[in-house]
Amino acid sequence: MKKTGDVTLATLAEKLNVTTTTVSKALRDKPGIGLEMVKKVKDLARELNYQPNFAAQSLKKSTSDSIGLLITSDITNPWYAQLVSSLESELARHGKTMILSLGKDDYEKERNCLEAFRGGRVAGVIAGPIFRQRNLENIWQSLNNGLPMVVFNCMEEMPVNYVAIDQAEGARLAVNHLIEKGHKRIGYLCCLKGDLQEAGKSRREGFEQALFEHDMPLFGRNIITGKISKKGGYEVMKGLLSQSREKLPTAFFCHNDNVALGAMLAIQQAGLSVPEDISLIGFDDIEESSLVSPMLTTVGGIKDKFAKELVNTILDVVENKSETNNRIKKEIAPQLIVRDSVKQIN
Amino acid sequence: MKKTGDVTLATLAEKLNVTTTTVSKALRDKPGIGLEMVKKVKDLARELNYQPNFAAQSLKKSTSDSIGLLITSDITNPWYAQLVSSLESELARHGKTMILSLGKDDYEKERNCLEAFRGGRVAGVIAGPIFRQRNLENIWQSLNNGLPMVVFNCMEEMPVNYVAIDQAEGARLAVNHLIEKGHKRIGYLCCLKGDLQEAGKSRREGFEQALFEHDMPLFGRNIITGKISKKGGYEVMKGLLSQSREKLPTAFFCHNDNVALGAMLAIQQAGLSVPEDISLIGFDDIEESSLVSPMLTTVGGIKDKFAKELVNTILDVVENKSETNNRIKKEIAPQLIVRDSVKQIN
DNA sequence: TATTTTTGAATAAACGATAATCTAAATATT
DNA sequence: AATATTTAGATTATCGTTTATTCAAAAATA
Repeated sequence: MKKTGDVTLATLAEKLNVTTTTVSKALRDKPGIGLEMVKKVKDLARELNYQPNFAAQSLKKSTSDSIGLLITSDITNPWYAQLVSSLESELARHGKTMILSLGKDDYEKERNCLEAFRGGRVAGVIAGPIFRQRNLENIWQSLNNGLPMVVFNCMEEMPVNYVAIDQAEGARLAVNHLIEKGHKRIGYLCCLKGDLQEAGKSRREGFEQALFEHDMPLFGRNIITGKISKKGGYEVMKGLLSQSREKLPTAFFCHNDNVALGAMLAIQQAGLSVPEDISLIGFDDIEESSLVSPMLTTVGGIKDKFAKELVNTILDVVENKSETNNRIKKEIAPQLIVRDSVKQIN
Repeated sequence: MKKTGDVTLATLAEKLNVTTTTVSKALRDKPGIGLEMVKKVKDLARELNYQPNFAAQSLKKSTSDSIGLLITSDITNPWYAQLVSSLESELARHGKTMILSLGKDDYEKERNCLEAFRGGRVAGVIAGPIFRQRNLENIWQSLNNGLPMVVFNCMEEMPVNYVAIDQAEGARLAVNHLIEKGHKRIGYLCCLKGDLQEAGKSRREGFEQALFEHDMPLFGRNIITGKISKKGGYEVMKGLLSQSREKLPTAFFCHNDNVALGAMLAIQQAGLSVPEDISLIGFDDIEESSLVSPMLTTVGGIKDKFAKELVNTILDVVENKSETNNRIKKEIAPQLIVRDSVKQIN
């Protein structure tokens, strides 16, 4: 009833009349085994299709080749799908296996995952964007237990290794672009209502900061509350357009491309045009943004860079735990990708 | 340098002056341990934040609570992202952990994943859509080694457990709809060039079969070759529209929603209208299809059902290996989702 | 009181791989 | 030739759990 097909080191050892030590060493080219012995062992291993038992290996070496990935947000969001894909490639390239857990925006689930990862199943954890306040305790638990960890897009101010997009820089790029194009009334679409502490806070803060740096007025009603998704962007924009259009911003910095794409749809369905009537700028640069018409101006250019940085960081920490006390903090600067969704105003 | 925080059964046992046997049994409510002993053990375990060592457990029990998931296609495709998400939920609901590997349409990678899964790391594997011919040998290896496995959307005719969408039924629904709406020239967009054996073959076959059942003519040039993606749909349709539009089909059954959406974009950019000039019908029912204008008529309604069926199947096989000889074969019937992208012709 | 049954826990043996230690033969050194 | 050093392996112990078996004391029976 075993899964491994019953071929163990012992199987090989017996057939060759040697000990398991010899076989083990031969297979891994450790010194102290004769040349022809090594060949005999390897040949037999191939012949019998030997696969080392993963559990035994990690028990003995008290480490594992798996890295846990906890994505708290919806993986259906193309940005995260892309991230997962890149992370998997990058981990595989380093001979690591990925264990994916999805938080589904449920902090209970998030907590369970974090706990499970502490059973020695993984060598380290990449997680984000975490519910900061509620799961802070668990993060601490994990860290105190010596579980290497790096978070992304969250908890910048906490003492945890982290990699993040430089949200402020991204927002600045977008706002600068809008201002250069002559826009005077700039809105933000959408921020989550209520909980300003959650993920995305810093992107919105970056937006406000950028306006502030330009002495631009910030109207309360220009920060639009809504669900962060294509549907959210669609519905919110639909609502905005049904009201008086007098004081509407001439341009919106959208929380992400999905929101922008939803908004664009709503604008077009209302018989208006992007960018003629309303300019839009997104964030993420998902594939769709360059397929839609007009093509969406956005902030991005990160993709693989982000995944690579995350993987490098976690592997650094895993392999070199001594320096765990020095916290790693990396910010990746995004780029402005100018396309056709922003109009020049005079 | 351990990850588990050094709290093992032995730690608990020592503090309580009992043996690890007692602690182990107490924690898992096995018979033979006194009531107050059980309480003492559990309290201490909680206090010290004991986490059972995963590797030790699975080594001893020679099974694991992980299920391997091999997605060979691009997870950036919303349908697969959705599937992964649903599978993760469903597996978590059964207390299982998901190990995700991505094949990235690279059969070498696919093979490596399949091999890695045989190290006892997982209790079973869900995989699809596999490169049939090239990796057939590996599938066999795995099966022969007793690794429970279920594949999806591929290898219908091979002796492997599998769950699939009833492609033929889906195609039939779509074609029937088109015919009922009066269409006489129906095209297929897009199939992969060359390799008819790969995934998607049966969808296209279903299409041809459905036409056949209706005594509809099948013109070779109506089966359009192209990349199966939004971009692919876009480019192929752009190409079609640049040629003589005389004999162009009045309606296209698209391989999936992404292709349809890309095609729609191309049609609209050419100044034409869906469905007035060309009707489209998709397959998958991804979120975007109901947000786009016109909303896309498509075949779907599967989503969670599919994931549930896959998980049930693999767990059945894992827990009840005795019946491994009886091959499980399930087909899930999709539904037609009528929206606005198909025009009535008289 | 002597004997059997029950209860609660200890002992010991795995699971498969690996690292540290040790042995015997072969080779090298002086 | 006598000793020192390599070489190619075998022994043994261990990682943290689980489980079959054994054992002692307490409770129940005769």
